[in-house]
Amino acid sequence: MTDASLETRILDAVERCVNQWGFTKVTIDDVVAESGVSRATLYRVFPGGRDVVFEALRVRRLDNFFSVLTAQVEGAVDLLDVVVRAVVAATLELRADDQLAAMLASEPGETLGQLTVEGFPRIVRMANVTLTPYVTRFVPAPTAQRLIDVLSRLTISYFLAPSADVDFGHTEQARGFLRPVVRVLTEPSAEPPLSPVSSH
Amino acid sequence: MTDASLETRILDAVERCVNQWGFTKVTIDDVVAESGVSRATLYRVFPGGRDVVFEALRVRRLDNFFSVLTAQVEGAVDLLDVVVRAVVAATLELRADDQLAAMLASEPGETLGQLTVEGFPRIVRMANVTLTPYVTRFVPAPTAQRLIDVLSRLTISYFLAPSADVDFGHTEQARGFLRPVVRVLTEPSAEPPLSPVSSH
DNA sequence: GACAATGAGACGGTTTCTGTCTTATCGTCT
DNA sequence: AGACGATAAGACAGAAACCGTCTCATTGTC
Repeated sequence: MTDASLETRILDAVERCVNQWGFTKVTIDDVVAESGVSRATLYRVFPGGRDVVFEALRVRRLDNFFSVLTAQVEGAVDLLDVVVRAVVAATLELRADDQLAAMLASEPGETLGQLTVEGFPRIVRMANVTLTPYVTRFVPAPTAQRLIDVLSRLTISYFLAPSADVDFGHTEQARGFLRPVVRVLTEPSAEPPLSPVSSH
Repeated sequence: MTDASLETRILDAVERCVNQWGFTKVTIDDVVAESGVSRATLYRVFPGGRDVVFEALRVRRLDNFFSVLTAQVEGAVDLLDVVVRAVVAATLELRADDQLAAMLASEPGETLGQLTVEGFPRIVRMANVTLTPYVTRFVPAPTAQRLIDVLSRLTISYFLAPSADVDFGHTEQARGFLRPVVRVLTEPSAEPPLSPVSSH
């Protein structure tokens, strides 16, 4: 499969370019020069050009992000453990990822928008798909989905705007914070969202 | 002097931009946005635009480089001490300066040319002007000039192309290497360059 | 209120970048 | 050897970005 190798070469080159210059400053010609692949080949592998290439890189990085996450969640023994491991691992990975950090820092307009407006739903969706199997070992599917949805939003929010009250990169703190959250969200009496509540 | 403050603001902004994106990727509009100074004001402070701004930054960085150097050389007790201190300090400063490193690494064609073709003579000249007073405390002016000239070239060369034999960032190694060099260059019998020699 | 300094941004000319296309080269298969 | 698919090299036009200049509005100071 020569195409796979080409795709990898190109995306690796894009990654190096982004590391060096930041997202907004990388041109297709930079990638061509860095990858050693010809312009024509690049457009054959990624028809659509610039946007498609960067989109492919985002997808690859997101895949990688969640494969690390699932590896961390593998050995969890109970629901809270799954949740804490996932949240902490995600937080630490986001923090350690200087490339993502650069994406966030370099161009507030463009790149932050990438994460919030476009990337946010995708991350939540992906978290749902990827982590649901691990959560449904302990709670039914609807509860799992609601749990993952809320927690992925919380994780991203606390990464983007860290709080002085709790550090999601710190396992004990995260556990203390998440314990009641998980408890509430898994209570059988939990009302469906967007519906009027009878009690009170 | 509002102009001085403006100049500083702009150059600081350029420095941040260069740190973030590398020399070749910084535009005037980036600097304008980063500095918060208007385009018109920038061109009033630096008539000539882009080239002049970057030139001013280079000058400022060179000034700063040598002010650090002279501070190091202040307390030297003999000629070899002056030389070793200067060479070691210059080498370490060059190595620690990630911005210069980025200039060297980012664009071999453009930036390395900046140092060798254009920057090199300037550094040598500046070294001469700045360090001569400290060297003439121990040897006559013509000898001092020759010494500084040779040693600044050696320093830059060993920085750009490190040798396995000697590390100019290491005081003892530098001293061992430089001792005979200094001795030879300060020998009264040293023949003037480019002239035929009578002996032998 | 006059005036100098600065910000905001429009504008034309130039350069750079993009995406497509053509041609040449290379390796492989028959 | 010759045919063929894949890739490199690069020309090209249209679009976008950038540069440097200019005008005008705003601000702060006397």
